Amino acid sequence: MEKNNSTLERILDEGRHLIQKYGYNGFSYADIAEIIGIKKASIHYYFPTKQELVRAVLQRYNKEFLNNLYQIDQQFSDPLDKLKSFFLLYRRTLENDSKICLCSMMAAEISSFPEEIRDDINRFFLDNQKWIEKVLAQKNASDDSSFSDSLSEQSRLLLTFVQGAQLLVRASGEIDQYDTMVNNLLKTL
Amino acid sequence: MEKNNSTLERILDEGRHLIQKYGYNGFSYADIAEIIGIKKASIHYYFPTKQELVRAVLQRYNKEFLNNLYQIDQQFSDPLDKLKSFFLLYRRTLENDSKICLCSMMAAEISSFPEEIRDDINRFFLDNQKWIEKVLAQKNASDDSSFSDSLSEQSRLLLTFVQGAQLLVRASGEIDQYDTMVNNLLKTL
DNA sequence: TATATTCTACCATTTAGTAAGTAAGTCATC
DNA sequence: GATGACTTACTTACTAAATGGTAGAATATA
Repeated sequence: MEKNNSTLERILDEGRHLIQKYGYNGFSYADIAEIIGIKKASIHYYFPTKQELVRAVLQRYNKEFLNNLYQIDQQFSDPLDKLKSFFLLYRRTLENDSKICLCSMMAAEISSFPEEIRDDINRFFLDNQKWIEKVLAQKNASDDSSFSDSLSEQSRLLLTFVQGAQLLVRASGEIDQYDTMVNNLLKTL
Repeated sequence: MEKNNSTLERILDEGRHLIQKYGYNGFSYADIAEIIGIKKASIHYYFPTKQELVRAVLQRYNKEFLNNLYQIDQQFSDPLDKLKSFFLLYRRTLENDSKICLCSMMAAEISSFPEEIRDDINRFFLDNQKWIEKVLAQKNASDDSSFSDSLSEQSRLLLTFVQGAQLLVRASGEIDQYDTMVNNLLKTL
């Protein structure tokens, strides 16, 4: 998945991992430098300030995530399969050293960021919701079940669920809970 | 609600607010000192280390929250009213300077804490879930609707929802979303 | 007087960030 | 094909401020 080619890409990768694990206020340039074996100043060469770094990390993440959703669309035609893959996407983050979605973490820390970064975070959630909504529309079309809630509201509920599930699983440390909750949620659809 | 009596209580109150807004890694002793108009060293007099402080804040919060749930039980008899008050409890946190639940924030930052603090965080969620489960049991008893999901699983879904909703509302900055989502959720019960 | 509380003054370390230098590569020109 | 100008990618060495934390003096309060 991650090639860790250039120094720049390694900085972005490790920066992302550290934020997902410890948060924006919980990591330093020194942490990244030590992990990838370069000097602090080399990171400043690519990203003069910490906020510039985190913004690059964020935009890269959003792009990659959208690409993942696109891949799911390509791979599956059944809406339910798409939703399952969506939840699996979030599960993989939890599996991997018990991290959480970058934007979940940054949403919690949002008071530490300027408006441009806040906008990027919010856009991530909007894009997620829009994608879910599209899948639900596809599902409703091929289905006989119709919902009273608008698709927009229903997709927001699903997104809300997956965001909250991450926090609970992180608190308990038991990833099996995630599977159980996802299964219970899918039953209600 | 908060009397801000003694110095110790003011330290705990402001510590809590700062964590809810910026996270454990996002505030310092100097911040608290400046806000309540004392010197850093005075905080160390009460709480020698930052982790001791945050642990005291956490345990106080958990106790207060349980007390809030107890108050709800006293005030309402209808299970649905109880649930609405539960969601209102979380809403009040969002209203107040757009903070989130202390344990939501600390769950995100959980990798920064030793096991004893992690346990306290997890216990908060378990207590929440248990309370919801009790309310759902009461609701099912007085109701004709029966659910296929176990009450345990269903209560976890509700808790998951309210945790995720906080993150989304924080990202968008629009608290009305919270009300809409809660209403949509209550419709499904 | 004794005890609890708060302060001044410090410490070592870490923080984000800067300045200046260096080694290696690119590239046009003679 | 060698020379010099410029660029890229990094390092060493530093700074000022902030961090959590401590020792001991000063001040209340009982």
